[in-house]
Amino acid sequence: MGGITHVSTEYSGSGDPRRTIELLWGVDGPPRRGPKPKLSVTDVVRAAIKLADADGIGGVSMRRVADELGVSPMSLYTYVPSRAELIDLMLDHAHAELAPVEPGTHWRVALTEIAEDTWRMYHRHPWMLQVVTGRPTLGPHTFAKYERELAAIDGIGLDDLEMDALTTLVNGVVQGFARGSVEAARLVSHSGMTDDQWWAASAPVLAEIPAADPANYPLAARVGTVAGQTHGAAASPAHALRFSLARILDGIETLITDREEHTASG
Amino acid sequence: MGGITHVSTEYSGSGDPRRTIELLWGVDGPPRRGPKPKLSVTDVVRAAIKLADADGIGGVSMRRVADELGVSPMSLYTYVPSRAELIDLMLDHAHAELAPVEPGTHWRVALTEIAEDTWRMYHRHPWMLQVVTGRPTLGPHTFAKYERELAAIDGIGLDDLEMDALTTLVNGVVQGFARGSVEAARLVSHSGMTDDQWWAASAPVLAEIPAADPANYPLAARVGTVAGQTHGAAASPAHALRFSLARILDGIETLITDREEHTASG
DNA sequence: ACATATCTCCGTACGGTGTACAAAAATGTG
DNA sequence: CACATTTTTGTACACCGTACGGAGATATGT
Repeated sequence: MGGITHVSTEYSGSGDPRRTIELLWGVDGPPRRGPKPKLSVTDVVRAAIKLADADGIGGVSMRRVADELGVSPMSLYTYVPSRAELIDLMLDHAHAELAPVEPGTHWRVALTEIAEDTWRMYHRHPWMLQVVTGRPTLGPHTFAKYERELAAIDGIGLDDLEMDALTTLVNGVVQGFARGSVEAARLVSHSGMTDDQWWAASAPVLAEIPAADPANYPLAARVGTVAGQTHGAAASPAHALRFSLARILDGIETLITDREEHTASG
Repeated sequence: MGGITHVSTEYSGSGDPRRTIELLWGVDGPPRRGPKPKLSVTDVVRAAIKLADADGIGGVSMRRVADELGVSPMSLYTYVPSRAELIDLMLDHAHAELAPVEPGTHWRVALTEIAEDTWRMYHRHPWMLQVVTGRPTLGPHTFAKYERELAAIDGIGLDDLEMDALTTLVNGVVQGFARGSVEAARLVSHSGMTDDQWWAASAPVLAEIPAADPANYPLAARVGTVAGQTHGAAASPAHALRFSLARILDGIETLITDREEHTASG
């Protein structure tokens, strides 16, 4: 409800492509003059991730990261051009945690494994869901992730564009459900109200409002009640993801087999 | 790259369920004493949406909304408990724009229409994609949207839980692709760099980095190039959405028909 | 050895945010 | 007309990202 229910996003400034890419790939132009840096870029990124894991992306302020490292806020800017670039680095860094897939795994299994691995990553680092990347991060681990996803579905009968679309779709779906799951957990800990309690508090209020009569929303009332009860169970979003993924993979299978039949007969 | 590439999210405070629901449904307990309000809640919501349409959710600060209305910032707090609740109200208000579906429409067509209508809504109000709602907004138009989605797939052979899962899936996918589409547009206008230009600036830098050798990411290099060229085309995310939606609906169809065969034979 | 160029680090400052608090002004009721 | 109630507002606080400029450390050129 209201405030605690949502999270809003804010824009961030721009940055130099060259510098960001170099940071992502760890290219340190060897500086000769000047004092030796107390820290490394990785130190900064790790401290930021630690804060983000604990308090969300909003907990990552330059001042707090600096505090964490025992350094003044402004000195961070020698390692990182701005907070925005820092977040890019955090993202790529976190993607390093994703595990490779056993080669030769059937594509359905492989894609499901990847989805669940990603799902777990988002639960370890919920702040990743609070960041919307416009253009892809051109970092090594983000590349590796993409490569793995494509490898999982290579040669199953999709063209390049469809392969890209499928990875986008799966990633989007995982992200969507993970957001739901993570957000639910956050709300519980943040508001001290479980879903049940929240609903118990809201339902009577709603019942007092004539326009909100269930008769006006018959399906929503019926399905929402059933779904609401299930959502209370902790395992629900994971189950919903599995269901959704299974449908998607079925749909892909249909596409592939239809196409095979078509080319066989034509 | 870096900064301009992404958008981060921030948490917001909590709120009283009762008050928020009353605001959503327009229940104004008639106040007797005191000066007459200069504004209505709707005035505030409309002004906020106007700002958000123009400058994103970050453009909606209490000070700016107040300016827009010719009122002092703090006076807004008599209409709305906090910025967080205001955003809830904005969301529900915007959902009022969604059109109903002709009754009797085949479920595939209906769901596709809904998806595209929602897609257009997100393009009119990109800020809606910058807000992550944890628990559902209990407002009239959000209810209506849910009801319409369920009506579209009522009686096609899914149980209540599956119906809920399907609407969640479709909404998630539309949201995901819309985010991509909208974000791409924002980046272009915000950075003055088209995707082509951005890639043209980034590719050479990447080429200088040994570890980023395409040989290390063969599929990513091949598919990414093809996909990148297509993404340049403005219509691409819409096409990707149609592709994805078609796969999902195929998957649902598989589920339904398998089930029919099963019950017919068992 | 020494001057110098270059780098890291940091203190200060600016303009922005949401909103708590309390006073002031306006309106209806007794 | 007094009083209760409500709206409106000004001020203030703690926080944010980061521009700017100075101070100190270090390796290079001579």
